[in-house]
Amino acid sequence: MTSHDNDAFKPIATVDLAIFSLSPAGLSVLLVRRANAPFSGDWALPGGWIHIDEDADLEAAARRVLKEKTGVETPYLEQLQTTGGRSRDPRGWSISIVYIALLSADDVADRQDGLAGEAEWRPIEGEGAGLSLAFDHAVLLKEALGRIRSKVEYSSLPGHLLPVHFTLSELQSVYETLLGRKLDKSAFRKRVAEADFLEPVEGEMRRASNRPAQMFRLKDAQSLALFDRRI
Amino acid sequence: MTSHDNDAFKPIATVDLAIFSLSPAGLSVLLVRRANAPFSGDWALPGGWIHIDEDADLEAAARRVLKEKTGVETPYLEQLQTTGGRSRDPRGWSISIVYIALLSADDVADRQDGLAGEAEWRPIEGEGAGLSLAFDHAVLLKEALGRIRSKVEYSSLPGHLLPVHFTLSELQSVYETLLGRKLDKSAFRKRVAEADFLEPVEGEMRRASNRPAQMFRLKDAQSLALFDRRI
DNA sequence: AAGCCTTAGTGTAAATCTTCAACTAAGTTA
DNA sequence: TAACTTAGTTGAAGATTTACACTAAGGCTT
Repeated sequence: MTSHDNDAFKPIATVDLAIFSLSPAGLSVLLVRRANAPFSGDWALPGGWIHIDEDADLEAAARRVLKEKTGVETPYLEQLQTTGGRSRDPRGWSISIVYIALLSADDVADRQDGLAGEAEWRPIEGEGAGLSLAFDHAVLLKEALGRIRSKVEYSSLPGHLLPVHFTLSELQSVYETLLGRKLDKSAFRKRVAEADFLEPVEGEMRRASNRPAQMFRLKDAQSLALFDRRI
Repeated sequence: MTSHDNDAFKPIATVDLAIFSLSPAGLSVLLVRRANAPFSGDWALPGGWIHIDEDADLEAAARRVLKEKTGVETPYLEQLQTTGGRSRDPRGWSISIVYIALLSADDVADRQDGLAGEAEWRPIEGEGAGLSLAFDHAVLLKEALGRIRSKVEYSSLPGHLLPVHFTLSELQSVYETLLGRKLDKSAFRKRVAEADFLEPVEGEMRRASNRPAQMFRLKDAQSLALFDRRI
């Protein structure tokens, strides 16, 4: 770097999280109500400043914020993008490192009574474009939704919205909800087998259906398997 | 954000660029020799602090650094990821927003004589893992290479390593170089037609080959077309 | 000027992949 | 015990992809 670089400043830097879960009606996103200015009282994606005293790195910061807001420690977490500029925060030039986190309905249920009006799971309607949020969080949310909808078509991402153990029918249902269309059962199972991202849970069947269904879990709870061909 | 957030600090923040071009031998990456500590004298990816007085946003910062180092104003630019932590820079907790830029051989040729030992195009050998660079730039470079190698399989990314006008054979050659294998000509042309990311340059044929070849250009120099099925 | 050569561009049959309807299986419910 | 519902599997038909072989268009050599 040239000596000229030394007069560059340090921007405001936060991590922000688009935290999603799935209900039968579709995706919901966790929103929090801002307590402090700017945008006091407005809904926003959860986030926070990086704590240099306790955060070893960005992912640690994201996971700390995630746990604070949801109580969940190690759900699927993916960096979406970093946005930054002089116009997004009245306090000054700011950067936001944005993550996507995926929680299961079980994760959400465990936390529901702790929200008390300062946070809520907001169902996503349509493309998710109608929301008004603090900062540029509505844009970030839209980007996150685009990423999710895209990755549903070619990866195992939907598996991360299910509890640790699930049936193939439950997984297919998640894909169908996110894709917005029905999938053929045998074609779906063929594709899942080909992508090889599940393993059966030995000896565990779910008897909720009329025929007991084999339970499965993701082989890796922190990564995605990619399909050779888009659904 | 809670009041607790207010004692978070502002980290060192830079943009860093993995700038690639292609020669017949394969990819090369632009490295610069650091003039100042830390890592003075070491090779690094080009980068720099964000200039709040002139950079409206992160992409503007990245493009400013890119133009400084290469003279090229609007090549393909894609945000790779943001890395950050307390251990990557001796000066303190730091963040780097990392971009990939793709230049054509023409872009590189225009600038070759300006490098004068403080910068060089370093050919990528093998997986690109053997390099020792300042900071964690070797890791970032490896991530960037992984991204490129992945996107070659399912997108129009290789088109961005060519001059504005090129032939289908030239494009195929780029794919083959990056994939490391030969492709069937008719299958390749069929796939390219299907993906619909090129347009013929009216009336322009390249006579370098024995049969004049139709010239093409990318429909959009700043985005990628994605394939339905991996190559 | 003609023939040869090399590369560009295209056609199509064979091979492969995907879809999806229909079947069998395993339980629960009535 | 039969009926019903869901899980799991099979295989034929249809769709897609591959890749060889062909035609075309020029430049080069004789």
